[in-house]
Amino acid sequence: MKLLCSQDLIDAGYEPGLQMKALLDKVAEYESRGIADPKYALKLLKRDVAPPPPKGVMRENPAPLAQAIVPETKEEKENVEAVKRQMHQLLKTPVIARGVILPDACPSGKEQAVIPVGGAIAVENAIIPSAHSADICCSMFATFYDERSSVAKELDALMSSTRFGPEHRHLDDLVRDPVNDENVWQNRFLTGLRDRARTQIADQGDGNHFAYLGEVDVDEPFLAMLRLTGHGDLADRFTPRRYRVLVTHHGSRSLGAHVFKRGQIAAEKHVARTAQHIPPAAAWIDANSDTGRDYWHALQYVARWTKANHRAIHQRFLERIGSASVAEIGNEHNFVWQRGDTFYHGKGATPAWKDEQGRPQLGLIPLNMAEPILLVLGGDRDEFLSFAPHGAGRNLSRTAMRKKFPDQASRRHAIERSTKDIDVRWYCGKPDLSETPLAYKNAAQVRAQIGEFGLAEIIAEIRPLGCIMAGDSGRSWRDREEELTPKQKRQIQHRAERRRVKQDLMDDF
DNA sequence: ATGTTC
Repeated sequence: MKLLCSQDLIDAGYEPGLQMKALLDKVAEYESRGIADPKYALKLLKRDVAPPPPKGVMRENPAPLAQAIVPETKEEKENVEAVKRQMHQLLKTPVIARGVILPDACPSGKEQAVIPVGGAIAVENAIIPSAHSADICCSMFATFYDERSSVAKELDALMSSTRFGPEHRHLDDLVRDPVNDENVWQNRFLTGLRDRARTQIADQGDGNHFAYLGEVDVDEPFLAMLRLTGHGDLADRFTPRRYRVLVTHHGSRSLGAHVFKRGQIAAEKHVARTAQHIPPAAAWIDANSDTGRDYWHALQYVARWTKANHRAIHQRFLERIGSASVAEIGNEHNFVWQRGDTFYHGKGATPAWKDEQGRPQLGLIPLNMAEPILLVLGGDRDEFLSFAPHGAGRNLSRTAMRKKFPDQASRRHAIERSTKDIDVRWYCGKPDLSETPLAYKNAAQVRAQIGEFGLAEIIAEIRPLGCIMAGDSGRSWRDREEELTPKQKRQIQHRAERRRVKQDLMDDF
C-alpha cells in the first residue's frame, strides 16, 4: 500500500493534473527515507510544496440573520417567509458575515440567493454587486426652502425642472452635468459611459421614482435634537417656522445600470476563478484587488453623479419659483458602505449608524405619496447592522395589483380616493396603480416597527402636498420594441453587437 | 432599475 495516493493529495487541497506526478515522486522520496506515517508525510509535503489556496464554496449553514420585521397578516407572513428563504440562500456565501431584514422587506424575484428589498448584509473584504442592486445609489434628497407660490404652481415649475419616463433625451441646453469633467472615464467600469451620464442629468427615470412637494414645521425641540446629536451646523440654517421641502427619489439611471452590469461580469469571473458553485447573485469582487479598487471608485463616482442629479433638479426648480435653498439632506438606500474591512451592502436600506464624528446619521424614509416623509436619526443598532427601512415596501406585486382592480373604472376610483388630499401629477400622462398608496404596505406599521426595533428616531415629518410620478406611459419596453420597423430593429441589434464586441475587448476584469 | 435582452 502506498504512503499517499493521488486522491489523498487532492483531498488535502492539491489540484489534480500534471503536477500530481511531481508530488507523488516527492511522496515516494519520503517513503524511501523510511517515513511510514501518512500524516507526517503530508505535513512534509505541505512544507515543501504549498497547496493552492482553498477554493470558496457556499457554506452548509447560513451566517446569522437578524429580523427587524414582525408580519401580521397572512400575506405579510408569506412575504417574510419568502424573504427569509432568499436571505438564507445568500447568507451561505463564504464572504458574508451576517445579514438583516428590515420592516419593509419584500421578496425580489425568484433567482437563487438574490438579496430581498429591505435587506442588508455585512461582507468581509468583498463587494457583491447584486447585493447593492442594479439601481446603484437609488437615493433620497431633500431641499428646504421658503414657499413662493401655490402648491399647484410650484408643481408646474417642478414638471419643467425634471423629466420622467423611459425615453432618453437631454432635458434642455441649460442643464449641465457638473461632475462630467472629473477624471474618471479611464476607469474600466466607467469608460464609454460619459455621454449617457451627461445626457441624463436632471432625469429621474421610471418606476417608483418621484419628486415630492411637502411642508415641515421646524420647531425648537427639533432644532435642540439636531444640536444635541452634533448636527448644529444644520440647525443653524433654520429658524422655527414652516418650510416647504422638495424631496426627490431616484437612482443613477443608465450610468449606474451599466456600472452594475460590468461589476456583475467582474464578480462572476472572479468567483469562477477562485470559488465553486456560487450563484450569480452571490458573486463577489475581492475588495483588495485592482478590480475591486476600480469598482469601488466607480461606485463612489456614481454616488457623486446621483447627488449632482438630485441637485440639478432642485436648483432648476428653485430658480423657476424664485426661491433658494435653506438646507439640504440626502442619503442613498441602494449602496455599499465601508466601515473598517467590512462592506455593508443595502438594497432598500437606510444607513442609520454613527459617522466618524459620532453623529447619528440623518435619513429620509418615504412611505407613500399620501403619507409624510420621515426625517430620522440613525439608531445605530449594531444587531440590525445599523440600518433602518427605506420606505413602506410593496404589499402586492404589480401584476397582483392589476388583478385586484381589473377594470378601468374601479382602478380610477381607487386611485382618486387614495390621493384625494394631494396634487398628484403623472408625468407620462396616465396614473400608475402600482405606485399609488394602495400598492404599499401599511405605513403606520412600518413606522411602528422602526420604533419597536430602535432602528431610527423620527425627529420630523415632511407632510405631503403634491407629487410627480413617472406614471404609465401606456407602452411597455416590449411594446415599444414591437412598434419598431424591421430596419430600426436591425440598427439596434447592430449597435448592440458592436457594443458587445467593444465590451469583450475592454473586458479584462 | 435599465436609450432593455449573454
